[in-house]
Amino acid sequence: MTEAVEERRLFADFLRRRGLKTTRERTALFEEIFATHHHFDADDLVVRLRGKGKKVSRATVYRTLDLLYDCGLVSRVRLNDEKYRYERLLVGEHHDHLVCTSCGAVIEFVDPRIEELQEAVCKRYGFAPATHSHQIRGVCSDCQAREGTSRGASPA
Amino acid sequence: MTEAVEERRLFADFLRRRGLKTTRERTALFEEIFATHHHFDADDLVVRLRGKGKKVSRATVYRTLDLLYDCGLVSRVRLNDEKYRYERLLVGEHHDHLVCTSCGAVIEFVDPRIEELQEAVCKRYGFAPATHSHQIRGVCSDCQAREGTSRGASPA
DNA sequence: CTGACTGCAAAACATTTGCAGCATA
DNA sequence: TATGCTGCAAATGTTTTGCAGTCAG
Repeated sequence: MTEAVEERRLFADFLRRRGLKTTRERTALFEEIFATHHHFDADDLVVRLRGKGKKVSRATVYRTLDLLYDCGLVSRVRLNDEKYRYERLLVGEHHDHLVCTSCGAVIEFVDPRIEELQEAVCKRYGFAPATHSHQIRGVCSDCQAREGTSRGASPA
Repeated sequence: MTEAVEERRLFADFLRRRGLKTTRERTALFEEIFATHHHFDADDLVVRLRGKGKKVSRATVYRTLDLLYDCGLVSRVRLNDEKYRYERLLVGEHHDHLVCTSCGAVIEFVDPRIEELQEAVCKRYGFAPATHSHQIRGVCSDCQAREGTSRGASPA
């Protein structure tokens, strides 16, 4: 088993809350997904599990990925090609920032899709990424309200 | 006609360089695409052109979009759903940076998909973006080569 | 004239869905 | 024991491709 304790509980709670069942297949898929950091597609899971003697149908894989996606445990992206790419999402992962130039407020945001596209950019240039910083400056919703709806800030 | 003068020339040159022909269909598609800023899918183009009495088959639309994509005049993205979304790309649009921590080299990159996702993030928070800065730090391909293939930099 | 282009219809592919039997709570 | 679940195979929807006729250079 992996050490993704918090995530496992999150999934269990999610299922319970929705009146869904914790089946052998769902558990196997969860464990397989949280066993690595890498991106994968639906078929990868079928193959990986089959390799371990656990049989799961493609249909179930898709259905389970939908659940994990719904409860925020995996990201689902169309990289730029044919099929969906998935990635497990740990609770409390890295985030970027929205910075308000008016009141200085900082809003944290995460967008796994942006992260992925960054990786794609790096790949395109043969660049080995170590860290990144990504800030968007503008006016937060509170300040917009305070200042009336005037001052239409236009995107960069 | 649009005022996308430079882009039109770019496309013409691209075709010439590849020994391809400037056909009625390709011209019509180019003009239609550069007539607006909006995203569209392959079918939108078929419909829009048909509405103007110009008939183009879906196959030709896909084939032409591939050409425009190859010469950098349109971006092609799977937003996060079913089909490809396209967007015209003007020459000289904004870019972000890859910064090499080893030799200090700066590589400019543009990724309209990242820009889009940024806007989506802002919308999500009711944030009015003005500017952004986005830098990825790591090791450029030259330095990687210079240092041997060791030092596996792991993404942030 | 020639080689590239187009439209059509069929093919290819990933994902979704209906259904009958199975397993979890 | 009752629902929800699974696997299968068929369906769906987008993009691609083979082919025969057409057109740009």
